[in-house]
Amino acid sequence: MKRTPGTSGISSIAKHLGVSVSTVSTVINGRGYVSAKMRERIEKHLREVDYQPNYLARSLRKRETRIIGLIVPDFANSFYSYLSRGAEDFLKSEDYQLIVADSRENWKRQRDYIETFCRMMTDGILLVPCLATSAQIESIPSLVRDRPLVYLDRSPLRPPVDSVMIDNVRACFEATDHLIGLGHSRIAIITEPLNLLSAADRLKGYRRALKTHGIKADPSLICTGGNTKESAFQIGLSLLAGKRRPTAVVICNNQMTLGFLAALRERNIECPEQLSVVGFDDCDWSEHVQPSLTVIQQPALEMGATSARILLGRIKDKTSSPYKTTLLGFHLIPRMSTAPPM
Amino acid sequence: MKRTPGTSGISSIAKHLGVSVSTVSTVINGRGYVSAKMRERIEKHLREVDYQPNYLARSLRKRETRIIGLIVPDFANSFYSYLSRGAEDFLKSEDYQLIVADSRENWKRQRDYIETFCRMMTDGILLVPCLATSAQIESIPSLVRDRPLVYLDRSPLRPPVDSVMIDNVRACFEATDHLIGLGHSRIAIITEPLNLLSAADRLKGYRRALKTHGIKADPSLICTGGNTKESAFQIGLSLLAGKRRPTAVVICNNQMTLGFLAALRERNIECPEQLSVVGFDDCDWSEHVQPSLTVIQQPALEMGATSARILLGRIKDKTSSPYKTTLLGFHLIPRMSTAPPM
DNA sequence: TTGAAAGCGCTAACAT
DNA sequence: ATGTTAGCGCTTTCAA
Repeated sequence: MKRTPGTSGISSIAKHLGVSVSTVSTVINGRGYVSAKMRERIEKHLREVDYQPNYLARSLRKRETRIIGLIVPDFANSFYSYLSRGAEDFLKSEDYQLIVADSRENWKRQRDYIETFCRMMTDGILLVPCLATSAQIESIPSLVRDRPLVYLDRSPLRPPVDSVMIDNVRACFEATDHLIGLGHSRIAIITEPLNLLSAADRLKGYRRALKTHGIKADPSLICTGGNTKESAFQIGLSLLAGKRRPTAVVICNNQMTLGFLAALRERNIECPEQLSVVGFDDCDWSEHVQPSLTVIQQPALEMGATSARILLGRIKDKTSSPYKTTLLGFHLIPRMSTAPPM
Repeated sequence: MKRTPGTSGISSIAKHLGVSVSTVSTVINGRGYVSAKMRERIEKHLREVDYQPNYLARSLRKRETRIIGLIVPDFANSFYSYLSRGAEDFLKSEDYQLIVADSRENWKRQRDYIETFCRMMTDGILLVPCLATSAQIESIPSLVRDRPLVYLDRSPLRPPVDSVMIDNVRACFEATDHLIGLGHSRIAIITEPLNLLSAADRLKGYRRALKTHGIKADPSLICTGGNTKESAFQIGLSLLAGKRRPTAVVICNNQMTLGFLAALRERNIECPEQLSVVGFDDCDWSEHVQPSLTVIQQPALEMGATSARILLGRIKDKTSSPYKTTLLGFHLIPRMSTAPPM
């Protein structure tokens, strides 16, 4: 592929105008010292040819792309859409660009994306870690090399990385407490895999609430699933088949909630008459399902924005201050799916 | 920023091994003619330092990024998540990478993203055009310059661009026909803005179905909204207030359906007993809302994949064959929201 | 089979 | 105030 040198971009503009490339570059970047008439002349021509800088070249030279990569486990889950929206808005205001990828809860995809983002020279990575073995999870920091990294929403246990999430212990405490307050005592919980800090914390909050009210935890009511609709559907089926059925259940993610509702329907159990449900995440359909759902609402936008802010902080200030976990607030939104037991 | 030349990347590896950069490059890219022992030696070292190529540099040199940009109007709408998933899977198999952006139905955001993608040197753009004036829409091709572009899901009227969507005329014909078959004749439609080809086509299908069955279209039953929950909620409220209320309604997008259901609840109208509803798009919540929804299911994955395939075709073969519109199939999924009129 | 060198489009240090 | 130039990390002729 042979082409005459300087046939496009700044240099062709410089040539056309009979000025130097550095002068043109200076004008483009609004840096100092070019005379008013010169600036005017160049800007005019820039406009005429509708010049667009080549970010590849610029980034290569500046060793900075101003691009942040975000990897989430399921983009069809609107919680993650809002997460990303929050991050994007914040980043845009700081003149950074967000690109997103969907690991689909698959370790290999996630690893590939991390690698791709590194090769693309993104300046930092926001990661909602997908389900994985503890060994895999521990290998993540080495995959990103020295690139700034922030975990959000989920995090492995004791991560050597900044992370931001809600206070899951308190959130699940509150969910359980809400049910107890209504008069329930046989309360089940359906959790995500427990090597996720967030899942472990939610279970901890559940236990703490029971304990606080002097209720003994029944191991048969503690169900750890995958984190899919299907998984929760199966769990629901067997949970609802037992002779001593729970009168209430807290479900730790929105997709699982959908699966559990399907199980209720399958078993012909009325909610909330026969069984109360509190879920996690307030989705656009949460108040439209039957019955409308009592949920713990996580601040998705804020979570995205906060994690992005922390990431940019790391990017700008490379001095390694200790990693910290930022906990955000949440709200319990009471709707029709919770009621006193019969 | 002064740094000793060749301190990272291929050249440092070449230096370390005492070979030339071109030899290293040849090995990395698996191109021809390097001796087995040489190749082995280089590969070993590559592995040792866990070499990752700098895509910025490569792309700059090759004038190709192998990145495709996708812009959708609402990522929280799971239809678009699946669209993107379909595109991504196909692209991955062709060794391309997808990056996505959310225009949030905002023309300026969309324009900015198109510009950003161009500056980032994406090799092509997949666009679900956001709502905009016809003048704005017509300006899109000039924004992308000579970059290959494909519209999907939506398209302006008679686009000078490739596009792929379902046969919206037939889809809405079928939705309406389904209702007529159940015995309805006062059937309303809630559409998206009509300067979208897809919206105009759906209305056309509706009219055609009525006509086919000898039913006169009632203008007061044809409601053109924005395309939001709120818009449909308002429309629903007034539609349901009239003295001669429709007995059925077809709603042209999933968010609007959610809004309309809220209006039904507000007015205390039972679905399907007092009014039947058919919506568009089969979302993860479609069968979980009250009542479960009869919908036109669009093949989101296939739409994403097909549009990506067409785009790659344009990228590989620059000869300008005429632009064409690809129509995909769809399915009507009957559920509980449609029933014979009282 | 290997190496030297040009150049992708841009920025910035260093002249002038 | 403007210009010259080196070099970001890579690919690809072309020469050896």
